[in-house]
Amino acid sequence: MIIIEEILINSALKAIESLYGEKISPEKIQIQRTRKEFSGDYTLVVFPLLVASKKNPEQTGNEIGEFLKNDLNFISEYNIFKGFLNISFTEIFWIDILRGIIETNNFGFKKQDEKSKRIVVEYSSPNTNKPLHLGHIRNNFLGWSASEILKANGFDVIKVNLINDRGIHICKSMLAWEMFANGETPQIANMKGDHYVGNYYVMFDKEYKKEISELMNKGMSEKEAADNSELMKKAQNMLKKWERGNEKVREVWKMMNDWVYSGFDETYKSMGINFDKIYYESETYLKGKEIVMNGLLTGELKQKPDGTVYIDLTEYGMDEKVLLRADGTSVYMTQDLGTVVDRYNDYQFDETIYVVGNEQDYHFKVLSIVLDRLEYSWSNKLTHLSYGMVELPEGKMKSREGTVVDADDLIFEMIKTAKETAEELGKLEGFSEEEKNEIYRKIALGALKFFILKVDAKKNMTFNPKESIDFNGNTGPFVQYTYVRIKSILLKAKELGIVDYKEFHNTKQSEIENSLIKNIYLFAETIAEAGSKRNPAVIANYVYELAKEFNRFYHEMPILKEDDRNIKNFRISLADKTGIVIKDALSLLGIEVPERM
RNA sequence: GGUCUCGUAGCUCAGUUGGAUAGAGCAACAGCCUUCUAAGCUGUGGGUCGAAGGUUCGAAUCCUUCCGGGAUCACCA
Repeated sequence: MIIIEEILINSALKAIESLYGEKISPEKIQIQRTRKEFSGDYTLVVFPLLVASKKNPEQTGNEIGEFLKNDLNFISEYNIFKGFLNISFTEIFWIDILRGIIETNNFGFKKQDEKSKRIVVEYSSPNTNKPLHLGHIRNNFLGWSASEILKANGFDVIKVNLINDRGIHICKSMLAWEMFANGETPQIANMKGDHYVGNYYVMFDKEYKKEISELMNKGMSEKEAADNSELMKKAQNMLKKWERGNEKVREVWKMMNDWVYSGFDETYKSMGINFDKIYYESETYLKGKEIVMNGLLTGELKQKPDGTVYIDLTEYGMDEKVLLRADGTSVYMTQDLGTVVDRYNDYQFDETIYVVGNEQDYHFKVLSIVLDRLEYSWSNKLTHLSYGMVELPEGKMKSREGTVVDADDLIFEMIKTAKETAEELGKLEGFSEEEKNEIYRKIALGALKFFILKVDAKKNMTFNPKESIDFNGNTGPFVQYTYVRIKSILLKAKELGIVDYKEFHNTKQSEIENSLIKNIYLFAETIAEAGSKRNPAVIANYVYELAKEFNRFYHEMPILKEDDRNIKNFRISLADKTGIVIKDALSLLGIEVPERM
């Protein structure tokens, strides 16, 4: 596949040298796509070149334009407007571009090979004390999509999940269950395991608050009450037992975690998310302790009189960071150290990406520094794909106020809405219930994923669950619908016995057809850009633009009704390829396409 | 308070390494289905790009200050 910008830049460099006898750096040549209001395909900005030409923008543009036109046979004409040299390409050129794309398998995707760099992407990373919510949804969609985009850029990507399955928060759920459940199970309660366990976590919190306020009524301060809470003591005691390997505690722990996992599995499945490898904190935190103890021996880490192990980061403008508590138990950082070392030993990655919210920016900065100080040569291979929070119209989600949007509920609501909309439009008659449900699911998930992913990952975003999500306009279903339209045309073409539509020769296309080819051509650059920025929004915005452009074409141009056989073949091919790119682009977002909707 | 981050139409968001008259969708209004799926297309209205300076041929974009929101600075994860 030829790279248009590269050819133009090279030719422009030649032009400057031959016209003005100056060699300039390629960065001075600015090529961009011509904006819609002007005529042309690509535009050269001439301002930066005036230093070389020592002439006014008009003259310079004209001279360079003339040179380019003579140098490159695919330039049909050019015009200059206020220092912008707009260049148009011949119709044959665009036809050739399209043909090249049609003949390329997996256009836009780079192949993996032995030399591919390996990237381990960690995402999802739930705690096992409560079900997944809207925040996790953004994380999961981002992690999945970023992984797919990196694969498309030729990286060897491994998706991992780190489950935080131990700690005081799990003990709280366990304690509440032991106290109040009377041996009940999710099966008996007829509930998803993660929701079931989450209820006991909430129950603990309620009981704890009750106890605190009772103690405060007896005259204690809030802090005294917290220190004297029997419930909290019990939970802490349970954690200690867990760390010592107490069989009974471990048994309850394993049972409840298994309930949660089966719940998570269901949610992951409905989201269309999976992993190549799952790490459990309970299996890596000891490794972290070991690493910290070694650091103490080499003198990089220090110990306080009370036994606390910490690292002094004041030279980096940060504080001291504790890595082991005085009682020897580990903290979050300890655990992450263990996990990443394990992970490096498992995969020898060239990079590992943490898909984690931006509230942990500081944590990951520290993690890299600690690894560096402990002399891990790969400490600079960690990157943090930091994303913004999802807020509700009323503000932050707060579990205490019950404003958390549950992942399962949300997906269920989306599917319901998709079903209602489809029934209203009445387009799925003749399908079995099973087929219909599959279509509703694809549309619902498509709407949700597109809505979340089209927003720049690093920005905070607002999500309004009440207005649910639109299925019109800049949405997943709009793009899916465009795909379905194309499928419908191809099906009809087949019915009409048109099978050789890939055979077409040069034809005079309209502006809209050329524009569509240009958009398709941009897919390859878009994948590269999304990869280097690690940003699925780039793909989402691209595919929306492509779909919009196709709908304009679809509306303005007859396809199957075109009489001229050659033109008809060309248009069917154009539609076909657009459909393939839409499907591929959506797949990078984790969105499936229905064949009808 | 220190550090980081965001502020673009009524709402939700785009806007490339600084480039042309700042764009979409939703909502509002007006058109388009006996013709390839109207979850579509076309049009109208809607802006002091938070504010003020600066850098330059040129600033939503870079710098400074200020205003406003958020995050973080835990022996929580």
